[in-house]
Amino acid sequence: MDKPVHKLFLLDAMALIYRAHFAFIKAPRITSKGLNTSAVFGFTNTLLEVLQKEKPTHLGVAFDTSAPTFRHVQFEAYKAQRQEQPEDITVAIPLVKRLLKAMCIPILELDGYEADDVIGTIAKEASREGFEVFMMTPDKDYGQLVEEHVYMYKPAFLGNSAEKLGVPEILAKWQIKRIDQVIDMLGLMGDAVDNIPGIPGVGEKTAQKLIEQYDTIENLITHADEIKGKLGEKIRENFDKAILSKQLATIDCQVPVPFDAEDLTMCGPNVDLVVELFDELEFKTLKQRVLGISATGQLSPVIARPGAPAKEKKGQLDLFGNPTEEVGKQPAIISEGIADDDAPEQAYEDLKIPTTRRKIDNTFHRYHTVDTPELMKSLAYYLGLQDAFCFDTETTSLDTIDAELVGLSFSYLAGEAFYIPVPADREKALEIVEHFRAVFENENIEKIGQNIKYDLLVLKNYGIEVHGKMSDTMLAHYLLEPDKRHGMDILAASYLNYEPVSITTLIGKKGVKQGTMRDVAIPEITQYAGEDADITFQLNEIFSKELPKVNASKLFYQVEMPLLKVLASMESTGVRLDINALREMSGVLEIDLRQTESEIYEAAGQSFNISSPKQLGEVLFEKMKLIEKPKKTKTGQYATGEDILSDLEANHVIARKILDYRELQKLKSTYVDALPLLVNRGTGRIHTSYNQAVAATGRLSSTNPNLQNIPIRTIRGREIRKAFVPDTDDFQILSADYSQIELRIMAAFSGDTSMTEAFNQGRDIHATTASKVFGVPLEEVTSDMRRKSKMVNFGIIYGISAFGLSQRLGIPRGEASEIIRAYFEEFPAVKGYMDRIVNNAREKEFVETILGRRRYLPDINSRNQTNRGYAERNAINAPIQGSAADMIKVAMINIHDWMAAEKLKSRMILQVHDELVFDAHRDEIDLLKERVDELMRNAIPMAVRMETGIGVGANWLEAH
DNA sequence: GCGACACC
DNA sequence: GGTGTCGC
Repeated sequence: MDKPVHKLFLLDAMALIYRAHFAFIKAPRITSKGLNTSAVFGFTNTLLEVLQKEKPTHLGVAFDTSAPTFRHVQFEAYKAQRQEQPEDITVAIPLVKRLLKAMCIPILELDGYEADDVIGTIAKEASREGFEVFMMTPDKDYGQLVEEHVYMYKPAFLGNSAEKLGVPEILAKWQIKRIDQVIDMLGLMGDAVDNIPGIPGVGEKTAQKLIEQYDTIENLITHADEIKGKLGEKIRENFDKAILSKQLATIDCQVPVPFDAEDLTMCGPNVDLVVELFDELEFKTLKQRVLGISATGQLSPVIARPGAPAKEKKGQLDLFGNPTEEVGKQPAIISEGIADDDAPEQAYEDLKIPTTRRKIDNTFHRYHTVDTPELMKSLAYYLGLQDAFCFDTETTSLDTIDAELVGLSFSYLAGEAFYIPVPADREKALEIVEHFRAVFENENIEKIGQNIKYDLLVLKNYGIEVHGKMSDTMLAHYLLEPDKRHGMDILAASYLNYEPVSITTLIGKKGVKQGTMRDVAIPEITQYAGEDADITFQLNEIFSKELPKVNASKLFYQVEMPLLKVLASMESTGVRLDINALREMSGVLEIDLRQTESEIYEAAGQSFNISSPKQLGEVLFEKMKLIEKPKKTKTGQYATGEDILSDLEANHVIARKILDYRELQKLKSTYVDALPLLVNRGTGRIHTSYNQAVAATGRLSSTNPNLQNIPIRTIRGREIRKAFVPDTDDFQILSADYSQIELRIMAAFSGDTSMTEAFNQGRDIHATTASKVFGVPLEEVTSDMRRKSKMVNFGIIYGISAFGLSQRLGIPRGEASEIIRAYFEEFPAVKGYMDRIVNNAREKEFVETILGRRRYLPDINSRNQTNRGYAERNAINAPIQGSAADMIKVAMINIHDWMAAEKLKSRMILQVHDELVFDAHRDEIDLLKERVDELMRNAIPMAVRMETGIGVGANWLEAH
């Protein structure tokens, strides 16, 4: 029994249109209105002919798109010769598409791919599924795609009848042994039509001889010196052109087009539309013919699906049987005539979670190595045409200051990326980077990246200042899901169902044995780096649509993105550290530490490791039995925290000494000894790294080292700040901090009149609070009352609980409750605000800051009291802490912009949540004081007056 | 991973 | 309430 034969015809629209146009060039068909219809006419004839004669069961017509492709990129060097597309053809294309839509014939096109790529991909897949495939084109390049069940179909032309070419015919035609040699032939001969250069002077005959003898271009090149005479010379001179030509001639059969036989059927022509078009084009005989065809039903039973409903696109499978993810996120793949014009766009969230995770091996991609000056120029040219591109740097180190560039990757189209290897030699590296300077510095091209600040800093070390709008996927996700993690691997998994190549498979596990990116072979690193850029590009497509949905676009593009550049600049500037001062301190601390240590041993009657909480607990509570019922931590150890030891101070001298020991130890190990090691050898300065995407409230954090927790509370601790010094004698340290920023925001949000008044009149807020809470006149407030009120004020911001306050103040729970009760009685608006925001959060399950930065609090409706309480405190604290963060971020951007515009010598060097620190040139100090104060106070207008305190000094301590 | 402690 | 680092 014969299986019914499925005959698939794939038409190369562009080639057929061109051929038709030139066929009639001497006697073009012109309508009465002057429209040249040669191309449409020729195409239509061919189409109808194939429908009638071949009766395909399935068909599709492929078009090129105007989006640039890599082949264009490679082409660029040769493109000069290419002629402009004739206007008649430009006009013909939409008419042909209209015809196809009217006939309900599937149109195949995909941005970034040419018709031959699309046809090649579908042809191979269809043949695997049992189709007989005919690729209808006059273009000889298609020979390379022919295989069992896949044929070239050359349409009838100028008296020649149509030709079907299978494998034997192609081999005979080219006089080659294998089909894959078609591209070697094309690579050698070149192809004038497609602007493939080939080797000059090599035509079909020579190419045949060479391929017969050497089999492939690659092998020919390795034996090029064996070839004598002019030919050998030509080959040796132009081998790169031959390789490039071979690449150019190769049709890509890995296009992300899902093959679905049902997509390649006709849904039934709309005769009215066809007739209307033919009337317009004045195709009289064709009109008769098409009416005849449809009237006799010759057309519809063959390939039509009469009355078949428009197929819904969801749940489509890709070539590998995996659901095509994020329908509507990728470029439209198949526009199936009219039927598909209104295919539903599906939101990401609605998709079922597929069970198989996509990886590089089972996902379409084109990652190219770009390693010649010509290709780099071409790529740069094409990057220059984009509105936006994604880029990523591969380096030898995570530390931006001494990271050496290993490579650059770019992507501006989902699924495609380019990797440029950069050599270790700095001169050569600079030469390569130079190709991309113009696109990086182009103000009008948006730059997309994952943690782009890192890449900006790396490029800065190669003299490139990246300009233009930024879009950082890490920060976008930070605004979308501030509590989640924002690593690329996690984002790829949750938004693209994709698992990127892990870095460990390339350079090994973390540790001394871990290699660097420099050691990875170029093909592997191309895949890895290309994937990074590609995935980031795709994530950005999703996030840029998600951000407006949560009203975060403004915050993203006007705060976080500009801030990223400010932070990059601060990090790269760094802070000067007085290492000698720290060395001296280290010596003193060491002596005191040894002294304290021996005193502790003496008091304890034994020596032990004081730094081990476990040993310390055993000594204090088992041997010395300082407390009857010692507290334990959740892991069962004795608790020896500061609060507990403080309580013991009265009992035994050892407690005080242990606290002293701890302080000295902390200062020495965390600051005095650690900081000098982090001074960069090159700059002689210390370069912290600001993380813009960790604190769920919107604050920054600082690492390597953390310069946001340099001691200030104790006398000995704050000495460390003396080591933070200005650049030269011409500079001083200037520090500007917001006074009570969070309490002021609380006052503004709650609208509490007495609190607002206190601020607006410049009164001592803690003393004022004390006078109200304890019911005494302001002048009778004691220092203890003020201290307690200060704690209450802090507690309010943190979403107070009586328990928390009693802990902080070291007072009984009852007393704490009483203070809170009194507080809320005096500041009823504050209580009202707290209740309001919690209720609001219960309903929406998120809270937001003044700039709309959200924090999601699903636990606010939890039945678990602990979790719910935590969420409630967050509901109160996050908008306040976060709004303060918003405010200083805006201030930083404005200050940075102003300083740049004024071309000041001074630099902003540190941010510590409510404080900005500057390395201030002496000539600019007065100006800075005035403008920084103004820009900080007015960053975001509020109902409550903002105030700053500004100080200047020879070091950070003196500046306070 | 935890406890302790530095900062806002 | 939010962080990061140290030493065990």
